[in-house]
Amino acid sequence: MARPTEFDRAKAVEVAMKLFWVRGFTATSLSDLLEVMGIARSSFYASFHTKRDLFTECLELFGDRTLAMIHEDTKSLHPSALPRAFFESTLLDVSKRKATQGCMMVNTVLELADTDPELNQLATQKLNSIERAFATAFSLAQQNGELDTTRNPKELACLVMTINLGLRVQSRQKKSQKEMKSIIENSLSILELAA
Amino acid sequence: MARPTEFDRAKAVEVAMKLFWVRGFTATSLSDLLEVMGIARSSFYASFHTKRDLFTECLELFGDRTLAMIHEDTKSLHPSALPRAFFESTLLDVSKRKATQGCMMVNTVLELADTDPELNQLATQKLNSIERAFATAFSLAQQNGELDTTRNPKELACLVMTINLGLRVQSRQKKSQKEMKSIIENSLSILELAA
DNA sequence: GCAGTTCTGAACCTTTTGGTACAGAATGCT
DNA sequence: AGCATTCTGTACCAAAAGGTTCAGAACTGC
Repeated sequence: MARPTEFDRAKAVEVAMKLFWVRGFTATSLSDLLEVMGIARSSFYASFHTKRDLFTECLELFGDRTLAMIHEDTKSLHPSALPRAFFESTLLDVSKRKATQGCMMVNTVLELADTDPELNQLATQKLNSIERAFATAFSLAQQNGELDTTRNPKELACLVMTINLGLRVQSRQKKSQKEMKSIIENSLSILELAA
Repeated sequence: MARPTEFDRAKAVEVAMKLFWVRGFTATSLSDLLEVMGIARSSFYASFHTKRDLFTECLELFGDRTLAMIHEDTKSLHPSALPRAFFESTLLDVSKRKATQGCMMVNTVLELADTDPELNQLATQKLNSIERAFATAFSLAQQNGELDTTRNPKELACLVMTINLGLRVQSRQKKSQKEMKSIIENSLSILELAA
């Protein structure tokens, strides 16, 4: 029909996500985005409409990808090993750069809590689905007798999430990998999920 | 000698802090500040130099005030009751507005982690002094036999801080006071400091 | 009341922001 | 090859950002 788009849309969203992830929404200017995405201003506008729309897309991508990771782990791991797997794969078994970027949803909640309720809510929803994924896994495990039933699944998932959020904040401070490892170990120990 | 400053400097810093606290650094414009502080542009410049300098001052104030609160509690409370007192007094026994603003240090770390390392470090330092205050209290209590010694004071304080950071993130989401209360209760329970 | 000092308000400046308009180049289909 | 279509780069825009300047008002001490 007509001339096709020259740039790879998926790749462009990918690099945009990385930039939003590390710098946040406001501190990432349109010019910054255009540079890393390697596209012109008008192409950006045609494909992504506004900076905020692109951010939303990136946030969805990040959230869905994280959730998919957990669902994947659910298939192969014992539910009690899920938190450990999640913490280690996102905070330890990654480049130093990635390890200090925190979680894009958490970053968003903290940056935009009172200035953009809509984006805050989107980030919160994504975090809630992650919490639900943990709860579901714990619940099934308790039904199969694979997990002790002293604490109910929802509460347990909520605790895991509280600690997870704490870890994401710490990852954006200058904590070394060694410190992070120790914090994770202690956290799993009080959750009685250290196994 | 000469004409005195018309506005109350302390009061001005106070309202500025409240605004920075809820909106963050970037989202708070100079005009916003001037309006709530009730002063003119040039007076601002004369008294506070730059927006960033004022932010630093507010952050110091917030941090010192939080630390003072904990030191105060240390005098009258059993060390094992410190975390509960801190969580409740800052997250439950306050107006809804204050309860959903999180902690200014945490907000700062998340907003400016990679765009202003200096402010990130300042916020981190303040958080570290709070963690140290907990550690010191726990350590003394263990020496007096008032706290069981299965976990060392520093690790315990670090766990309290991890959960604290998690709670501050949750407070910036739309969690109700009821939810927060439940999360706090469960957190204290796994810390074995529920007493 | 006068002198010296210091604060205040308004006007102004530069830079950067996100977003738009449009001419022309590049493509696919007939 | 020619045509309709759609992408791209340049130039442009208004608004808002943080910061600066300076004339004049207001106060203190004598």
